[in-house]
Amino acid sequence: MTARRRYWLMKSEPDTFSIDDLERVRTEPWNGVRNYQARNYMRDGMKVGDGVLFYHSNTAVPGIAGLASIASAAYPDPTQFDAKSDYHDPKSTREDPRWLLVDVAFDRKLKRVITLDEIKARADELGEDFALTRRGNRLSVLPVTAAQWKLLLAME
DNA sequence: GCCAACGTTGGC
DNA sequence: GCCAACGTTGGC
Repeated sequence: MTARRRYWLMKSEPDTFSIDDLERVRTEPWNGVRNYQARNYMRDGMKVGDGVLFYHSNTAVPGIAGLASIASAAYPDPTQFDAKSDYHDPKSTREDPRWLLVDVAFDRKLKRVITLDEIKARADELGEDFALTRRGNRLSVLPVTAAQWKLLLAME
């Protein structure tokens, strides 16, 4: 029995790493996630080939800018062991790493950015389980249902 | 740059 | 185990 392909939304600040950066490098280790819920999604939920909505956050027009896919299983985020990295975690050990990441591969840019405003306008249809539009949401990696994926991409 | 939301830390 | 202090996220 084959597991159905799952879908995710992953946020990135375009000033740091944008969809154009991903297009250039093709595949990127998604380092720096330091939230347990987001880590658990990467560790327990993601499979190679899963679909990713690439979301630009903390920018003038936040929204979904492109499509990507999961390109690896979860493995330890090397930046947690690097004392010089902003993502260094002195409490994590190589024997028992606290933080994991997955590789994310470029698929395509959207023809246009699907803005957060537009997404909010469809909040009723997306449903209460859509974490992006839930109040106070700060999760940088979150699950998307097949129905939500379809609805969002139909807005392109 | 402001600030609300909220996860994490650490004293007790 | 509680909870105040603190730090970070991310929209605006």
